[in-house]
Amino acid sequence: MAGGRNTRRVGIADVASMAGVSHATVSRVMNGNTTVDVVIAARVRAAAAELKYKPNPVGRSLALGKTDTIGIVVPDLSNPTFQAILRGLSIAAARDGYRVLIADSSEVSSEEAILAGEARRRCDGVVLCAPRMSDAELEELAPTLYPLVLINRTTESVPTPSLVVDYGQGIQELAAHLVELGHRKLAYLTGPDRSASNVQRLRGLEKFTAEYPDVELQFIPGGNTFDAGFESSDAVASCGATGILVFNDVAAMGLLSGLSQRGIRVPEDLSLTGFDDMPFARYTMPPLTTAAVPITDLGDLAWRRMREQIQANDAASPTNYFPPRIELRGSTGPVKA
Amino acid sequence: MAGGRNTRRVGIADVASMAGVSHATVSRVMNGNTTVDVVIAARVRAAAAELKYKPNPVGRSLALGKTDTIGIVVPDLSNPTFQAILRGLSIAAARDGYRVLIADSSEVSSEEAILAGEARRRCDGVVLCAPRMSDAELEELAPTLYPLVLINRTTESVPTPSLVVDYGQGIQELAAHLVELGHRKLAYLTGPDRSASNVQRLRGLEKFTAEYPDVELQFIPGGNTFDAGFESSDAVASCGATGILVFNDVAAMGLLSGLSQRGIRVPEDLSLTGFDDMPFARYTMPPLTTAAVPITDLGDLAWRRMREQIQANDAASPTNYFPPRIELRGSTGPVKA
DNA sequence: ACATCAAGAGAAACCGCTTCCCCGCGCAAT
DNA sequence: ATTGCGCGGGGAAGCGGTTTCTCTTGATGT
Repeated sequence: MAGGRNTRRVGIADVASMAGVSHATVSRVMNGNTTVDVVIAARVRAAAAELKYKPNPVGRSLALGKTDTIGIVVPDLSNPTFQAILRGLSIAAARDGYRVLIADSSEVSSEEAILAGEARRRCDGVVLCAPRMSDAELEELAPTLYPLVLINRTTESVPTPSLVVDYGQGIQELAAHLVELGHRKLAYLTGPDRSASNVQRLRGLEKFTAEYPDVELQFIPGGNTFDAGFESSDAVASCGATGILVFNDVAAMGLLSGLSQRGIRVPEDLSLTGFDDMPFARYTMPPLTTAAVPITDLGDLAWRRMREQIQANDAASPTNYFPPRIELRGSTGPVKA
Repeated sequence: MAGGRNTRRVGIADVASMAGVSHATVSRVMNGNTTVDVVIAARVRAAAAELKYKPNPVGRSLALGKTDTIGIVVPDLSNPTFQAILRGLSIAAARDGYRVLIADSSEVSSEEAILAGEARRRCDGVVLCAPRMSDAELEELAPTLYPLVLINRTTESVPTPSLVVDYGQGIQELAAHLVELGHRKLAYLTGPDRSASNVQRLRGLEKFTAEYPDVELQFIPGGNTFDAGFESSDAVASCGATGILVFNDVAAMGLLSGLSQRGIRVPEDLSLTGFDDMPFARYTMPPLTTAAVPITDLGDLAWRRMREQIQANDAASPTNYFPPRIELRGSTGPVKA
């Protein structure tokens, strides 16, 4: 009653009968098929406009075998990294008339495969962020997901486009920056043990120590939260290092706060680097030297790789490594004389 | 070739022929219809398992007239508020087996109606965040979207469940808090002119001045960005007010930074409040007194309202007002003697 | 032993759209 | 005038399921 809620949606048949043509012709007109007489086409369009007819996407999808939708599986939507990827992906896909269906696995890795499969069945392709999934499971899953783009993962046996941020490279450059400033005693405030990106940073630091054998590097257990950084400030203050590489910006901000409470000045007494270049990294006091990961671009490129596969049916694009861009700011400075 | 990419997806017909039954029977089994002989059902299930058959959701959707998907239209995915709503919505919907399709209107209000309409056609319902859309357009659009939940908007003529954050109430409480601390000269650093939530704050402040006629309140043009807050610091410093209500946390952080550069101490010289309680509000120096909006809950409730409509076909749930919760922190203090 | 009935499974219609196939018609060529 | 051809549009067959309808079959009651 209120607003005509019960009036059945208008379908192609309604337009057809109003325009006095077959529904096949309506379909042709709606799809811009030029083999329709212009006067009839105009009549159909008029009828469609009058009835406010819009083709039912589900019917179209079934007939065409495509949904114009891609899925993205993320482990945690509250993580800014995935938010940015989602955003880049969504905007890029929208430009080409595609929509994005989201699936949040809530960090439950056993859900990831199921969600990805479900998403794939509803969508024309899947972007998969599954940091916790085992390599074996990923290898097995990948072929069934075919139009697939991986984020921060790669597959051995199956050629799948993959976008990985080179965390190792980033942390190496940050460490090298500290060395340039004269620091010879460094410390790395680690991230979560099980985090793949923490492992990559550790590998990068291995390379770093190989390159700079005279630089001392110690490891201090940390975390990926503000509080973890804050609580590490004692350990950091007493470790003797003058240059601190922190797992990420959030923890670095916590550490910054803890150090300032202890009267330790940054960068006069201690130099500090973060990682991620989150929006507020430039607004801390002092502003955080960090490694910027162009994650929105990453979402954008994820779509481009997806589109290549959907359009060309060609999966042969290689892994893209994203080198972070070092942002030099106020939290690092020359070592104290 | 690699991985059997060209093998057509297995359909209900494949299972049917493998199990030696009609596809109708397969459908019955897949949907748990009990009118199927147990031994046949077992045979069908075995065949389905062996072929790894999963019903095609598009076919199901067409037949059932439902997609088990809801859409959400947001003006800007990079806004933490909408990210939180999206997250709450997505998780709540997932618990009931529903997925979420996102549509980012990129702040283009003319897109909002189109995106909402498109989303509605693909989904069983739409959650609409359209702060910029005109009331008239919203009233016209709402009935066509029927299972619809509005965020921070209401409709007059159409009864539509609506979740609105009571920004006016929040800013009133913050202002009252400043008055309690002895402040008699307040200033409101405004948000974007066209923003509906800014207007609501202004209305709240009107009520406030009516209640506290002896308190002076002036308005300073601001914005919703860090830089806008930063650049307002001169105007704020010279305005004579001792208590500053800032449009939101981001701008407040910018202002905080600008004031500190000018040697103005918070809260000793000036008290400052934000709005939103974003994750870092508690970590600024000093920590920001602000109004917390339970936005993830809001996403959760949005789903509940949506489910009510989908299940019961009942739209009669009223508008829910969310009163913000005031977080007293270090950025506000007694007025200087 | 025959009629009645319920259970179970297949045939077919349907959801809304796209597209292939084919036919009728008008025009040009012979 | 007849044939050939191309164009435009209608009919119908899918796409992959669900569900109604109908028919078969075996069991039950008398």
